[in-house]
Amino acid sequence: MQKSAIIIADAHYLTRLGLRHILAEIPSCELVGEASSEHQLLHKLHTTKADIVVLDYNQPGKFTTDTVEKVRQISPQSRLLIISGDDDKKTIYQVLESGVNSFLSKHCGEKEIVDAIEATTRNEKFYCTNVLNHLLEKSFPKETDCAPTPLSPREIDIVRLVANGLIAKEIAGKLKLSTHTVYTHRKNIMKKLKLGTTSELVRFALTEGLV
Amino acid sequence: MQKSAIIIADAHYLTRLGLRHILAEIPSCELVGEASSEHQLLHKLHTTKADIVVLDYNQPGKFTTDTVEKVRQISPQSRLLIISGDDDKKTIYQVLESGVNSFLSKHCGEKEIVDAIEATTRNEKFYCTNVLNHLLEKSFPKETDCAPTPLSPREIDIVRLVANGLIAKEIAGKLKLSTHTVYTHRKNIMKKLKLGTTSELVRFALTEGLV
DNA sequence: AATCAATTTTAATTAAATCTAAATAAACAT
DNA sequence: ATGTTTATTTAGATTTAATTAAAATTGATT
Repeated sequence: MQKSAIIIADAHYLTRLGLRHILAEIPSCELVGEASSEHQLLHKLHTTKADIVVLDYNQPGKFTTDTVEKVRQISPQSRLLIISGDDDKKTIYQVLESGVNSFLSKHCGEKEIVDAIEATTRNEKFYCTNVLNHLLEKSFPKETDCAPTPLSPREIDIVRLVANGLIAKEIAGKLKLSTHTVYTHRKNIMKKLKLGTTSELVRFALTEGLV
Repeated sequence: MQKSAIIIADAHYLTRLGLRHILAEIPSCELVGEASSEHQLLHKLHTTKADIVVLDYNQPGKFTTDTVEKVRQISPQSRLLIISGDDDKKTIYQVLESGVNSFLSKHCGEKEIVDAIEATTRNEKFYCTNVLNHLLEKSFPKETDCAPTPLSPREIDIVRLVANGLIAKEIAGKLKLSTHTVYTHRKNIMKKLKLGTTSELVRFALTEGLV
């Protein structure tokens, strides 16, 4: 079995040292280079084939947010495993959107790091717990459980149809009601939700996941 | 060190057998029970303390989408590792939103399964590659770069304001235009985008990221 | 039996949207 | 340089949608 060639790109010597020892314990991996700056890394990639680049993210002056893109251009076959010192939302979303294979924060323990490297060698994705928590928060923002919607079932029907682009007359036709009924429902809905316009109603429906 | 007590809840005997053998290889884990239906599982949870429940998801007649909630009520300290046979978007989003610890699909290989179990014992989260791909798609939808919008700058102004809940008269005031001008823009926008109602316009603005 | 919330309707009114038509200015091509 | 297109702006007459206020009906709850 072919070993995976790995390049470590991290601005901190201590971090590189730590990674070096972890990699030494993984039989399927072989460290083929180290770099402490973007310039060094890009140069190394021109001379050495890498299956995985373990990349420090956004060390000012060393690695920037563009490094990911540059690596991809020079060495499209290399998978990227990001280890980020920052674990704020903004950084995490940036990294995730850049489409890297795996993503750890520097707070991860050895087990997660090893798992991440091994998953990446198998061309799988691996995100550490911390990253997953942020990702979930973005995908499934906490609902304000206390009062989901004060709307009645019928009113929810109306909201749905309005948000789907139907006007009152069409809704009346579909639901076999008078258009007046529809308008009354709308009025009550607007009052309950303290909304002023149809647009706000549509936005409510969309953000509330009613459509 | 205390071993993690694990209950396997899966409708398929073969799956349980497979899991049993994987668990036997993990020193930090101890299988303390099996269940092939929700009823059996809930009963088992009343008599046996479980650190982790490995749960098959949505086997009709055996486990339902409510099972997660019921497990949580009976045994709040148990972590949940879902292994789902379905890996369609809808199922995945449902499961993720239910806030489980870890999530595999039945297509995962042994390594991912072992990693997931070990991560879960450490109270970390683990989602398999397949699940991550869907999650990313939801969080960072691909932009349709090809034809961003055929709208003129002024028209985009109008769309924005409409989507923000302003009616034509207010927009006219804000932009120091005649309301007629606003209506004309709206009409042209509707024509360009082939939309029929205000609601559809708002949805366009929201999905296009104009607001 | 009384009350409340949800659902439904009417009639009269008001506000918003549409249609038709057209003027102006800037950008573009022949 | 002139004609053409596109974006922007406006007006008047018309149509349509939305709002308001008042009330009847149903079903559930107390």
